[in-house]
This record gives sequence, structure tokens and C-alpha cells, in this order.
Amino acid sequence: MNTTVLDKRAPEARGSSDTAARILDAAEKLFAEHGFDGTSMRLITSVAGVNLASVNYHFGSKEGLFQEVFRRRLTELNLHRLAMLDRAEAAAAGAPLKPSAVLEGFFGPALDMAADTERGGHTFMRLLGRTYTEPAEFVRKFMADEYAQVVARYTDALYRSLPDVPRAEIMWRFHFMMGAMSYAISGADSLELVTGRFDDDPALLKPRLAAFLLGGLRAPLPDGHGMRGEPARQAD
Amino acid sequence: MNTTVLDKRAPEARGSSDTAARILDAAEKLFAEHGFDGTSMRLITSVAGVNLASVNYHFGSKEGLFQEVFRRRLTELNLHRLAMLDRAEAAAAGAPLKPSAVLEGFFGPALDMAADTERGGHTFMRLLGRTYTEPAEFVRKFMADEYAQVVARYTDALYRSLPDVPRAEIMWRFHFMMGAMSYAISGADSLELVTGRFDDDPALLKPRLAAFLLGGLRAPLPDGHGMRGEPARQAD
DNA sequence: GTATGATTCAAACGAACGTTTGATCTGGAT
DNA sequence: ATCCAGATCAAACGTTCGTTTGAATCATAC
Repeated sequence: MNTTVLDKRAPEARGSSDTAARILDAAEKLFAEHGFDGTSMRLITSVAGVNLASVNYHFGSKEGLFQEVFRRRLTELNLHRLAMLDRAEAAAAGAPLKPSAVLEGFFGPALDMAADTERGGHTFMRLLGRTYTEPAEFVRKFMADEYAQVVARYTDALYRSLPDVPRAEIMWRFHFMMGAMSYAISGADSLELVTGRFDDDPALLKPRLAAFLLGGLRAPLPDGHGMRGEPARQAD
Repeated sequence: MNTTVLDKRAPEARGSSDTAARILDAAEKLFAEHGFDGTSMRLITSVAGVNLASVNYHFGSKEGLFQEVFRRRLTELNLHRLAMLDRAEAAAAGAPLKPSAVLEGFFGPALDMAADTERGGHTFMRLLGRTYTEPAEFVRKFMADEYAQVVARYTDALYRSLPDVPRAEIMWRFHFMMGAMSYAISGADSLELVTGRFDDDPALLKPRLAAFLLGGLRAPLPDGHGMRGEPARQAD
């Protein structure tokens, strides 16, 4: 492996050889485009410009590479989300947050990452949305672990901010919002598929999605099998 | 191929041999579970209980099989959607439809199909949601053709029912709604992934999603980079 | 029965897959 | 100069992939 008890490489290279980084970047892009099974090790290594065997050397296996592609971004993303929530709750001093503040904390960092086309954030978010729908056996437990705490914190915050909405409803609406976000990110690609060519300012995506999510989250509750009910009471 | 100029088989078997049907059912289930690349011909034929070569005989290739799995369900689904819209528009006699009626016409048939766990509708809808996020090259054009007319009709109807909402906004919100629906259908599978075990009455899904979608569709417009704006005016 | 075309079958094809191997290279420590 | 662990490399491993082949089977028309 690349890190042992005695690592004699130069400090700036320790823990992230150029080779490993090139592999991760190429893999992220290719997995997002063609999926896990659709992307061969030979394609990854040829795009990265490294030797075929170096993936197994640095990451153990193709699955190990896939997990590492996820880990490096998802950990950062979820830490960011938790920090946003911490800050908002500290500022509220015990009072329930506004729903819009909760949504901003959870979906804001994801959309910001998706807007970053230079450092590969956009590529990763497309991969994430895609993987959520095709939960490869060996990713599920990993994803569950990474997400468990974040989702628990945020659904709690949502419940406190909308006390009239039952918990089960909060869970479902959270799920619906994740779907909308996922499609928002795959965005133009799929929109073209269904609507023909489609040009738009990427900067408008975030407010657009925020408005939609907030409207859905605060919608009147269903009454059983119709769609009427009293609006959930909460300013903003 | 199975249909030639002179087909001498019994009428009840013409055009859909038992073998072909068994292959389609097995393939639908396996593609939904493991994706296109993750499902081998040998697995499909062994689950279907037919000879390996029969896929190429009946469908030409693996891709041909995949397309036929989509075609048989998607054609029916979209015809159903168009019929719903025709009926609603005829009843309205030229007046704009209520947004809830438009949504019911588009998302209702899909959710109904997703609720059908016996005839395989649920399986197919999971496959559809999944494929939308991983648009295999050779499916895109096919999907675009199948969807073009339906989406055009429905976005027109939505625009007429919400004249204060700009067309671009309608397109995006339609896209967001498709994402929410897709996740709603993958539903419990993914919810468990993120929230731990989760039990719920499947019959409640439709009203739940309907309420959420309607709230999002009718949300106040974004103002550029915040999330405020006047509500879109429309009763219901 | 015999002929005929549709269908099924076991077997094999070459190509591509993920992984392993053992040699070779590299650069700092002694 | 020597050593040695980390890193890279070309080559090969055995397996699985989608597809093709040619013979066997089946059902129908004559």
C-alpha cells in the first residue's frame, strides 16, 4: 500500500501519490458517465495515463476504488452539511429553525458542489444521484453509514420547524426532495432528453430548486386519498 | 425472427411465444435489480428457463431485448397519459385545467403502474427511474421519441393552468417533479438506506406525492438568487 | 407420411473482463 | 556505493461476456 509505518516519500506526496489522484479523477468521471459495471479498469487507467495494475496496487480492487471515489467527496459534503446546521442552530438559540434555513443547510452544499465544474464536484454529484438509484450491494452499507447521522439531524430539525407535519410525512417529503435535487443536478442532460435542446443559466438552478422544495415541503397535508387538507402552519 | 410473412403458428401464440414472454419478464426484473451491464444473458435465460441462444433469436441482441422491455410498457403508459389528458381537456371545454388535474393525468398512471406488484408494473417503474439516471447511449433516442409528444402536451397544459409561471420555470418544475416521482417509486428501498427500517402503507404514497408535487409546482417564484416572490395565482 | 419453416438446443467462438505476477525502476538512508 | 521499500511496468492468468453455428425438434400444410 502507499502508506506504511515508515513513509519515506517527500511530505507533499505522502498519502496521495500523483498516480492515485489521477486514477480517482478519471474514475469519478467515467463512473458518472458509464456506471460501475460499464467502466473497465483498462479504460480508467488509460484515461488516467497510468499502468493497469496501479489501481489494484493503490486501492486493492475496482470496488475499493469506487468506494474511495465516494468517500473523499461524501465525507467532505456531509461535514459541510453538519457545520451549516450547527451554525444555524447556534444562531437560533434553541428556537426552531425556519424550514428554508434547514433546506439551505442540506441542499445548499450539494448544489454548490454540483455547481463546481472545475474541481470535479459536478461530476461527483451526477455520480451520486446515479448511484442512489442503482444501489450496488457493496455501496449500500457504506452510504447508510455516511448518511445516517446527517439525515437524522436534518429530519429532526425539519420536524421541529414544522410541528404540524407528522414525522412519517417529513421522512417522505425529505425523500421526495432528494429525488428532485438529484434530477436537478443531472439536469440539463435529462431535460434535453425529454424536451429537446435546453439552454439556461446554471446560477438560476439553486433558487429554482429552493422555491420548489420549500413549496413541496410546506404543502397542505394529504387527507388519505385526495389531496386536500390544511396548510402546514409556519411563516416562511 | 419470430414473425415472417407466413406465420404458421397458432393464433394465440403468434407474435408472443411463451419463450419470448418469459424472457421479457425475467429481463425486466433483472435489469431493474442489477442494471443493463450488470445483468448477463446467461442469468436472464437461466431465470427464464430458456436456452441462451433464444434471446438473440427473438430479440436480435441484448440491446434489442432491453428496448423491447421498455417499449411494451412505456407505450402503454404514455397512451394512458394522453388519454387522461384528452378526457380532462374535453371535460373542461377549452378552459384551462386545474394543476391538480394535469398532475393526476401524468403522474397518476405511473403511480398506478408502480402500485401493480403482480403484473410487474412496479418492477418496470423501478427500471424506468433507474434508466433515466443512467441514460445508456442507445436508449436516449428511443426514450426521447417515446416521451416527446407526451411531455409537450403536458407542459402546454401546465402552462395554461398556471399562466403566471414562466415557461422555463414550468419545464424545470416538471423535471423536479419527475425526480420526486422517481424516488417515490424506488421508495422504501432507498428510504431504508437512509433512515433505517421503514414501514408504511403503499396506498398512501399517491396522495403523499400528489400533495408534495402540487405544493412545489405552485410555489412562489424565485426572485433570482433568494427564494422569495409572489405566489403563482391559481385556485386549487 | 413427407416436406417446410419456425423454434430450441448444446457447443463453441473470439473478445474483454478484473486480477496477479515477477521483473524493473526510483529515491532517500546508511 | 549499497541497500531497500515503494512504485511502476509489461505480460499473462483464468473467467465471463455476447454472439454465432449447425444440428435436432416441433408443429403445420400437403
